[in-house]
Amino acid sequence: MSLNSKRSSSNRSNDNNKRKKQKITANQKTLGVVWGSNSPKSPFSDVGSYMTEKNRKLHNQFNAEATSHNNPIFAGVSIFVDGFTVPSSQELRSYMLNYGGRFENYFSRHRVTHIICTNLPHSKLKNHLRAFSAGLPVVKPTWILDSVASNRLLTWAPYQLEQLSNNQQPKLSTFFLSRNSKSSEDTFTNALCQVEPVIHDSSASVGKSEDGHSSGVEKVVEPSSQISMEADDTVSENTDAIMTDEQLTSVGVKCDEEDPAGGRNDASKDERNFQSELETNYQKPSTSVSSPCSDDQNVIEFPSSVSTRPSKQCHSTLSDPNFVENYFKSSRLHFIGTWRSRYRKRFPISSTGVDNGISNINTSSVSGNSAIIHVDMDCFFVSVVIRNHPELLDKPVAVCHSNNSKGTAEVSSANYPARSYGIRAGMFVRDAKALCPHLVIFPYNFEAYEEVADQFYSILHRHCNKVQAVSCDEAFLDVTHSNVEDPELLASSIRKEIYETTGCTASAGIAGNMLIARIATRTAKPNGQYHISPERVQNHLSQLPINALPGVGHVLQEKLKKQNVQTCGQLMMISKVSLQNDYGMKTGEMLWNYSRGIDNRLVGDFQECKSIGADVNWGVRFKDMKDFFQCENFLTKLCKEVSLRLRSCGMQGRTFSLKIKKRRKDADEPAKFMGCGDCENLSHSVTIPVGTDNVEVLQRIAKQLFGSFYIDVKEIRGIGLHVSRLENIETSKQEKFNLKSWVTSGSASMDKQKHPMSNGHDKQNMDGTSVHECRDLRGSSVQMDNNIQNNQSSADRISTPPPLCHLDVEVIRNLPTEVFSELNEIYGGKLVAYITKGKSISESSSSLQNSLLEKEAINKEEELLDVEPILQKRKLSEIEAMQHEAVEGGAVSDSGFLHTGDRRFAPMLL
DNA sequence: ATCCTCCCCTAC
DNA sequence: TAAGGTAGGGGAGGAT
Repeated sequence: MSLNSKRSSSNRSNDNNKRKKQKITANQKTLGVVWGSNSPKSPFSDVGSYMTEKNRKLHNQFNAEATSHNNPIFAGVSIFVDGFTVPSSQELRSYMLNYGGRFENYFSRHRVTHIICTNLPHSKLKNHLRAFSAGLPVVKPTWILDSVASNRLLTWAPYQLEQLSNNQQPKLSTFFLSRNSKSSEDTFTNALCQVEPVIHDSSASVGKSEDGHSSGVEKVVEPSSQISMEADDTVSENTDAIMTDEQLTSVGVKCDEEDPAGGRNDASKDERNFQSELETNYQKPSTSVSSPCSDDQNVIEFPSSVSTRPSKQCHSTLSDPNFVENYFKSSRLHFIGTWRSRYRKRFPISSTGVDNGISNINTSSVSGNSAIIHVDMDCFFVSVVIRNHPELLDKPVAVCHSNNSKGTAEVSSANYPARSYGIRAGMFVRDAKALCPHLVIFPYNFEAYEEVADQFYSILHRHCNKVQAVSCDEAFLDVTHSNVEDPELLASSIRKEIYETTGCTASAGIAGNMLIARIATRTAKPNGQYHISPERVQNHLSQLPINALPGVGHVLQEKLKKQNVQTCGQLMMISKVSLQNDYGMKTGEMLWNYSRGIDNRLVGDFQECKSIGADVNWGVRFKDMKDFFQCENFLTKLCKEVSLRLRSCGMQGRTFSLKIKKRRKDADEPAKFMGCGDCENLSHSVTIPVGTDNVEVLQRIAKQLFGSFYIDVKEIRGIGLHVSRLENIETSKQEKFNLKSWVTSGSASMDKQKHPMSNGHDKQNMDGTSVHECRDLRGSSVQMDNNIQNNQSSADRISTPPPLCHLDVEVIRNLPTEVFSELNEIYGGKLVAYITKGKSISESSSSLQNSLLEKEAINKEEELLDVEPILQKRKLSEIEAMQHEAVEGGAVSDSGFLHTGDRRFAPMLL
């Protein structure tokens, strides 16, 4: 997995080679080069689908134990028990056994329908669990007990874990909703009642969401059929697409001759079934029977049955109105990114101690007796998809979207035999094929990766209670204070179990800190382990190339190279002061420390989520102004995506940043099909006083930000929306939901906004566009922050609300009754009269803000001038002034298109 | 000195 | 054809 980024950035640098030559050279060296073409040799005697076998075994065991159910209350229910529960997980398992349900030993969203969990003591945990559950209901064990007592399946909604359920308090986002739209609470409540959660992690939505979500209470699925379907999925994935007759035979022989490694005897009793299933699957009609090792013959037809595969027809913003959704379903980098984040959230803190960080500082870190194990799966994507193809173990294999020998699809993962040909992750498939014409290409199988990753973490947690996830296939374990006598033995045991369970190999590094453990894994790969004792650290580091250090990428490597520094030994010769002068305080210190093997990071250090966003930088094309509304649609969909992601984490954000990739002037067509090519990266942001996850608010903000770019849509090659200053939903509800504080903060800000043009806050962007900073909003938000910190009642601070004319009528109309009454009181009862006559004002000025993005704007000017002419005149003159300023600043796009969007008008105000 | 925005770099 | 995402850290430079 570590190769992906290097290669993908390398490809992108192909587009930018004139500007950033160093990127290309810096990316030439990878781990694969260093370790050459070692083909993975298993320490265990078997290969193949032991994972499938083991799962089958567990399920068979469960079925054997299950009594015949007179009343299968839990038919279709499959639980995973998370952590300590009352009653115990074994008791819950018994209930499942006796009443027709299923019990899963490993968490998999593919199989599990409900997560059972007792109340969580630590407030932070709930968000991690929410993210981890990704839409699956997290329910208290009493749901099971009560269902049994009632002799029927009760709805789980009332049993949902309290900390995870939204409370019904009104929230600010409802202020911004239009009258006819549902509040987010409504949506969530409906979701609860309808069983199928509306909110889900985007990665969870791929293909399996139907299975995972719909097999809840109401849609009962016969347990046995569910399992067999999954087994089919696992075994049949890709096989009919790639296997040849010859290979079919070889697989059959292999399976006959060799049993899976550990537990061989236990497994053998199910083998006949397993074997026949394999054969059944392999005998599916296959249109491709050529040898995978013969050049152009091995055209792989990607299985159309793979559920993760969206329509092939649509691959750009020009042809697909749902491009955003479809894109994320197929993006490997999206999966890598979301998994990384998911697993980090899922296991943020050790199971035995919440404050392990502090205890570590006082003991292991200082005493120098730490024992850290770094575990990393070998060429993860390839390993997973060739588990069922032992005959391909020593053949060059890669995972890629396309097998087109002339194409620009990127190789995502290459096994070691492929690497011996110089094939690297990130390389175009045409280049890879040029290096190795008989390279076997497999398509992605995201579901399988997820399943293996879940198993990987289940194993790690069974062996260690201090696990820090790095990504879906990589983690650190701190075994310092466990009862482990020999970390090397433990590492060996873990790797063995990973192999036996998943059919994939893992490597491990063992050392006294995370840095050295990670470096040790580099030596261990593939399929090995390596221990670096403290006395051997210096020796090991001295010849190590600097880019082996985490944090040293191609740019830093190139800069250091210019100083004749290529190894850690050479780096060590430079003083800390000098490094800090050249590379900044933090980076300099990091280099100084790492070159000496010093690393003070702690396994399990908790990291709060700081930002959430979504980018699309592929397939983005808008031909001309006719596509403007398509661009708007794109932005809308992006906001939906971000809103969903925020909600799935239980977060709301205050700062919104829109990134645009703009084709660089005179840039050639990108080498990569539908790529973004050589671009300028532009970004604008805005901060609002109170956090939101509401999609309509996001859309308004995004459109305003978009307008501030003054960009010709033809030039856009990528768009990203990011939300930061995140606040936990519950925390923010408790601490900040105070209407007066919001109103009065708004007032303070509006005082500054009264003279927007004379504040001197506008500045010039690199691209010449004018940026109007939201000094008003930022000022108020800072004020609010300080207020919260001081535990001071914000209602006591300022007593003057903003003028009525600054409030958005639509927002006011949608306030909950009690909130409206409160606000009306603040305005001395004038609010009622204001909203009854002010509808036209709101719509008109809002339209003006959003300029051409708001289609209905055109016909509203008469209304606008009829009502409150003074106010509107002022606003119009401001906008005219800004337009003038934009023209002066060269902000008119090449097409002569001018936007009038302005971020100073915050969403909650006119 | 501190905070902010914009942007780059990095890892997976 | 093809799916070049995600998130954290940090530096530069400007505002206060």
